[in-house]
Amino acid sequence: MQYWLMKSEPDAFSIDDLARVNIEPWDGVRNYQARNMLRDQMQVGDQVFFYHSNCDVPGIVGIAEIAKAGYPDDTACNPDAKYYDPKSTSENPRWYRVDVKFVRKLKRTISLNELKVHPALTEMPLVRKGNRLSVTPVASQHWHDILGLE
DNA sequence: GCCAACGTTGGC
DNA sequence: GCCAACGTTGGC
Repeated sequence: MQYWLMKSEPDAFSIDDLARVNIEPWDGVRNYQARNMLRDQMQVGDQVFFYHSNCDVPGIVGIAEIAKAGYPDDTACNPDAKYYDPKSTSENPRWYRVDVKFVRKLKRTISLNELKVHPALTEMPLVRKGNRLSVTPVASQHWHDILGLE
């Protein structure tokens, strides 16, 4: 089993939204590196840190798990969809998504600032400068270190 | 294949 | 709202 971190802007889709719907298709990812992880690596049962970005206190706010492994993101084929991509077709899909299932909220937000100053977490992609990937792998040691902060 | 221009992400 | 850091696009 692997661990991941997925970013979401709480104004668009928050951990409370996930708690309400329980399972959410994680579509709209239009970055090849992230796509490759969605398509090739994520497996049912993998654990996910749910991260709030672009908000007052960016940080990890909850835990989710992969409920369905990578499958084509057909919102790319819909001309009315926000992330429409005319180069993606249902016969030859360019973009993929997974389904994410709510597990629980953390007791408190573990802020980006805390993660940055934690000596054991300096190698985390998330805290490295300029990282913009919306999906990143989390080393199992890091996963447990972070949960220890809760 | 290079690289300037442009768009996006996301912390601050 | 600003801007640094990237990724993508397209002319050449």
